[in-house]
Amino acid sequence: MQTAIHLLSALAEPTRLGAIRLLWDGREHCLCELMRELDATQSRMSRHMAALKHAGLVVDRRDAQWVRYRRNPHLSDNLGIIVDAVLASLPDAATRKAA
Amino acid sequence: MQTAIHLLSALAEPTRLGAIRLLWDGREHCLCELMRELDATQSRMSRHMAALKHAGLVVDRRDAQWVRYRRNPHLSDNLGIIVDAVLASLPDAATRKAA
DNA sequence: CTTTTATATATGGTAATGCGCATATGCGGT
DNA sequence: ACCGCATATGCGCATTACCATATATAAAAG
Repeated sequence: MQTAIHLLSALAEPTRLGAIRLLWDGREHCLCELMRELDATQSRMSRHMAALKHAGLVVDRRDAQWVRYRRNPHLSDNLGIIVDAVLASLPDAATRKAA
Repeated sequence: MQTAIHLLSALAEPTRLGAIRLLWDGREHCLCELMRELDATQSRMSRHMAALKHAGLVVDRRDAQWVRYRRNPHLSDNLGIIVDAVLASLPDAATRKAA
């Protein structure tokens, strides 16, 4: 129960949900890229990513100056299904790039 | 996006999630029953149910002194799938009655 | 060793959330 | 009309969440 609550709280914030959407392409993204895409300030983005990491949704890796975030490959199936369902519910406009 | 966030916030609270779990049996439950099952005070339970109603997850109906709550039958498929996935992730202990 | 770029964190302010308590309201029974 | 049960709501408080600003850390480059 506690686990599900933590996951839901982590997802229930626009910037964090946006980050999950971007990271769910399976690739790595550095903080600076997420900042740009989601139009977030540096400290905001950093804190939100720390929250997602703490919730076990993502993992990070130092690469020179950058910190690369990616989907946690060991995320349990139960929880992965929730994330997928949430992302599937988002309007396409959220998925398409501003372009 | 806004819709998903509202749903997630509504679910991200133990008493509310517990109520959803109980109501997802498809039947009606009065507030007093939910209070008892979830060990919540009257005002707490009432407010949480108001939140779930506002989020569109449940509907209510006056029946004499009681207010009967039930799953919103017009909940969109996208959102219903999320709720189902969340409930499926809960440990069995949460689903089984205290007996 | 200083500068630049990327990221994290400390600080302090504001707003949102959840709660208990008290009170109000709705409804049936007497 | 009054009482009692079920539910809703006003109020104040405590906790938490989110934010911007400023500063600290880390790594690469010159």
